[in-house]
Amino acid sequence: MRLSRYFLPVLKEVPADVQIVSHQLMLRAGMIRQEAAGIYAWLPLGLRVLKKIEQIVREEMDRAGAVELLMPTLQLADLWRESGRYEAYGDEMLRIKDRHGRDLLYGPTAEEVVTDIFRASVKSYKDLPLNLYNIQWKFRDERRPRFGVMRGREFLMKDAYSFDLNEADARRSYNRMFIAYLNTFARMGLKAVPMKADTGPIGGDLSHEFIVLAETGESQVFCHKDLVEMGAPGPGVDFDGDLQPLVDQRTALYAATEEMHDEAAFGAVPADKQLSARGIEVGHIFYFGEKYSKPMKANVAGPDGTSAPVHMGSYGVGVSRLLGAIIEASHDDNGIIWPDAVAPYDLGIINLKSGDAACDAACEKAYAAARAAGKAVLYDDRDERAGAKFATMDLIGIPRQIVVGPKSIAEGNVEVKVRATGERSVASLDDVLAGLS
RNA sequence: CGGAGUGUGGCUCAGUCUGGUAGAGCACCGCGUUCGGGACGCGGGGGUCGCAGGUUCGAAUCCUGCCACUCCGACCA
Repeated sequence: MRLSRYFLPVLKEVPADVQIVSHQLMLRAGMIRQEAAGIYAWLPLGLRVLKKIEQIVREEMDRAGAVELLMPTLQLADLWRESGRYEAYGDEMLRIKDRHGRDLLYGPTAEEVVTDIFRASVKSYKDLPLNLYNIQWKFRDERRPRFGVMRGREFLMKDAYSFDLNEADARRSYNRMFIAYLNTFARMGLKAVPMKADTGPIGGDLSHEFIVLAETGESQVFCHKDLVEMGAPGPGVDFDGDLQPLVDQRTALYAATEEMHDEAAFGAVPADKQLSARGIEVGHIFYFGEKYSKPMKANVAGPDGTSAPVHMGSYGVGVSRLLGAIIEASHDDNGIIWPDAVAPYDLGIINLKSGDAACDAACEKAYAAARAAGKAVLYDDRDERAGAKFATMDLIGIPRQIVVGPKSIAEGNVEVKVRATGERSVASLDDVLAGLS
């Protein structure tokens, strides 16, 4: 993409009361624009990152055996009356009437809809286990939206729902999501720690939140320090095999959110391993058994021929929130430092003197070569001052930048800059381009 | 939902207390000088001051109501 033809409304100033660094940087980098409290338009650069994060989530869900579908944003109130949640959910649910006066709602989650889909088609244990997920916009009318996309009212969520014949099988499904989440967050460069969590209005008795530690996090959390650096099992995991040992390894050490905190148990952790910190919740998984299948009559026949409510779990990832979490975890005074896997562009090309024949020619050559090598390239061909170009590339966090200026290109050289380290080196343009593929 | 604030060109803000025909910086347009880490000079365009009502000769400014947004707290798959 040529920057001269792109839409990248970077800002030099943001409102004084925007305190969270990720929110500031997303506004300054021209990624989002607020349209109403907790409601944002995703500008081109922000959308690119959102899509990359979404795709990583999708790939890891698929790898774990989940099946993607897409459920509507608008749901029928009648379904929620069946589960008993229509009245219980409160003012956080955005309620709407259609022209016929029928009650609709903008979905804050989709247990009811997915259960309705499931019960219409699945009647036998032979079709289990099943895990259906979608990545869809949700709306929760938060009393106090804040921190940009970290707590918006409208947000993009991946929500998965598992269906199993019994609790033992359901726990295996739960474990698959547990491991898939570790892998998902690790791919984005995040250290997410699974912690015992409260189940809240969704209900159930087994639940973990995945927490990214950050000073600006909204949750107070307590855990054993070793969990932070434990890492993820990686893509080689056999999701058809027994995942319990991997899960046990990560649940044996103490880790809990404030609601589930047990001071005595925490005190048993060696003092130098006790970590009390703030965290951002990026994922939340639940096993809740028959909570929805029973009232909604989602029954399946077992091997003995008798029908019983299916056992369910649900598994959420805050896709749009992840942008904020990643920026909180990875930035410096100059701007965002995107991990390679989620960077909006792989490579930046800075033409220090647009209009100079040698610079233009070298940049065009680099631009063509990089695209031919399959790289996503952002080429700053604007008639702008060098400082503005450097500042923009750093602000939006392009991982590697090729800098073409009249002095060095006269000798066939360019500067290569690494955003994360600030390291700069000089090399011949041809060598740099040869190294792209 | 309780408390506290803020709404003035595209952005960040001053002006409001003490009423008198709307400002700055940035951004934008033109010309010129510059140009290897967010340049400078000169000129220019752009705002019914959140909305409605009231007071007044006169309202961005005072009064009333409403709306929106923000911050602290409570709340929060």
